[in-house]
Amino acid sequence: MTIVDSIRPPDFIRNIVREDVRANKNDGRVVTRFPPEPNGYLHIGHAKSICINFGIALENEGGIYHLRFDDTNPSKEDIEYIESIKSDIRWLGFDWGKHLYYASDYFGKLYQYAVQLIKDGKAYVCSLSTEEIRGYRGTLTEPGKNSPYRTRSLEENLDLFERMRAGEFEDGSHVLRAKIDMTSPNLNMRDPVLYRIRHESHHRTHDKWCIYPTYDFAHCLSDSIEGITHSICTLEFENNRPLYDWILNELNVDCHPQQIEFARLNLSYTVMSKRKLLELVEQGYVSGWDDPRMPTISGLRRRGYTPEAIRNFCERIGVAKSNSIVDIALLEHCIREDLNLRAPRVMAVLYPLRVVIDNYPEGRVEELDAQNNPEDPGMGTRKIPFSRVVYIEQDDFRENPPKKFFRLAPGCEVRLKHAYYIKCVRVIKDEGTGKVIELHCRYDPATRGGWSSDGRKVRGTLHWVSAAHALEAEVRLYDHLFIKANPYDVKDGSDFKTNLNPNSLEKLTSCRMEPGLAGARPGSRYQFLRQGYFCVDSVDSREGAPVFNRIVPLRDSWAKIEKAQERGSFSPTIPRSLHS
RNA sequence: UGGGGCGUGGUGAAGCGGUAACACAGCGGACUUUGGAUCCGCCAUACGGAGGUUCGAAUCCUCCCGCCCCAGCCA
Repeated sequence: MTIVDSIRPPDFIRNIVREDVRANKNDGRVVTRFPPEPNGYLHIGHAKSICINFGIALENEGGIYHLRFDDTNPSKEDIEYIESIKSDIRWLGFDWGKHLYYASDYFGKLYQYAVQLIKDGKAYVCSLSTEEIRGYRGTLTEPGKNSPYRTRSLEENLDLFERMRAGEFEDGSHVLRAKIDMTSPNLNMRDPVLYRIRHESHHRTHDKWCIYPTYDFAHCLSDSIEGITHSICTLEFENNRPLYDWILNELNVDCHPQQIEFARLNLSYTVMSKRKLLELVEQGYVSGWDDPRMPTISGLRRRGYTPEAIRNFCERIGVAKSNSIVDIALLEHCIREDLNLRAPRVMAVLYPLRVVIDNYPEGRVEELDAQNNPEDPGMGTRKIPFSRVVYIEQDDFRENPPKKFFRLAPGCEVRLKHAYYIKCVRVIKDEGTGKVIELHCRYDPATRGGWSSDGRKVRGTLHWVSAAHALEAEVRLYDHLFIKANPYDVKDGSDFKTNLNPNSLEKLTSCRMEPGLAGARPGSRYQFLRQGYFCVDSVDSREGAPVFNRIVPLRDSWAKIEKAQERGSFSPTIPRSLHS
């Protein structure tokens, strides 16, 4: 699958771009950008934005996309984030080539633009305190009042701004403000701050500057400087668009990009704000930004998600302006769909139950052929050892099988995948607990490979592992991070963290698997037959001792049947007469 | 309450005046050496509500209701 491989359904942004190209606006050029602030790790919501921005550029002949770090606030940003963001985007499959930019590279130009605004009488240095500015701003329903500094002379403004830059003033003592309209119903237009003093070292410009432009001033001008044609961002910036346009208009720049807003991604059973994710990391609810339960790109990668699946997901969710919560089942569907075709099948027993095959010769070992992927015969076969004692899944045996239970039970016959039919002849239980600890079975030598020539019907097929040859390994089972589809659905004033799923991680340390898995490379993905897709953890695996992360379980229709049966038996019996 | 947005099935989402795509989920069934996959079928007389315009409205108009965003020298 390539990045631009399918006809995307039209969305309102692509419609705008297509119409612009058709009308030869911007000489038919399409230049987009993804502008992260390096203050955290990228998550799947950012992947949506990347796919939209970069995807649109890729879909248009000659289209270009930029990666620009919006690094205008030194107190929150860090070089570590820059590196993680770059590697995450590369991993997703996008190459920005030479188009890597930083807003901080434009600080000089931005300063000049600010000076021009002052000279044009469109900006002034305001010496009100933060609190005073807030007070003068008014409220949602009341207009603001002009700052007493609004009428400073050009000369004084120029002098003060120059001295702000020179470091003569303390943080917070002055700001540069746009002179717009303190009575505007749009609060963003009530003389917004353009520059603030911050005596802080910047991760790239170091100590060259002690005044930094705000988002509103830097963003539109950075877009303009880079010749961006379509500046695509999320809905919360809609209120900022008039300011975006005001600044570019007043400065009379050649390039005036069009800002277009779309709804950010929300996923059920997780949170998607950098602040909240940071909180989970810092307070130890997860092991880090790359914890496999996190919706971060690095978390999904470690979990075992593929870039293809994530891109496909971003395509399928669509682009619109209504706030919504996408069902995480769609993401899970995307990874299953991808891995179904590509992941080699392998057998692993998560909760082992010992099975002795009484009539199988002691000491004998057979090498059986197993298909690596029935979806793709080209992936070949492998040999797996079979012997007298094997492990099967505890769930695959029931002493008193319910209806439609097609697995092993006393007297029942099942197929061991790729091996033989076996029939359970004896159940051994722990005398104290009554728990089933071992099964004795008999096999049919005539069913080697799992076939019988007499047309016998065997509905159940179990996965298994030869006890004497098994690799013992750790498996980590992940579930949704939160117990509620909407984690913010909490009682009174309590925190979203009260909805954290206490069972989102289950570590199994004595799983038994095919010996061949001892050499599984970190990052490689497998389907554990009948269970799910798993990925070798790239952090905790050791040579010969892989640790497996469950990416996603296989769909389980037996679980549904069983649940339905439980519902049936527990629901109160209502007399028929009451129904009519 | 001022301003800006948004409201289509369980969840996303097409539709742009001509009689509700698609996907996920769900539910049936076929097939099956993964109760996986695959395949078939079902799933909005209905588009937040009420009026109006029109031969005809989810699409146009009016009013109402609900949800989201904005009072950082965050982005």
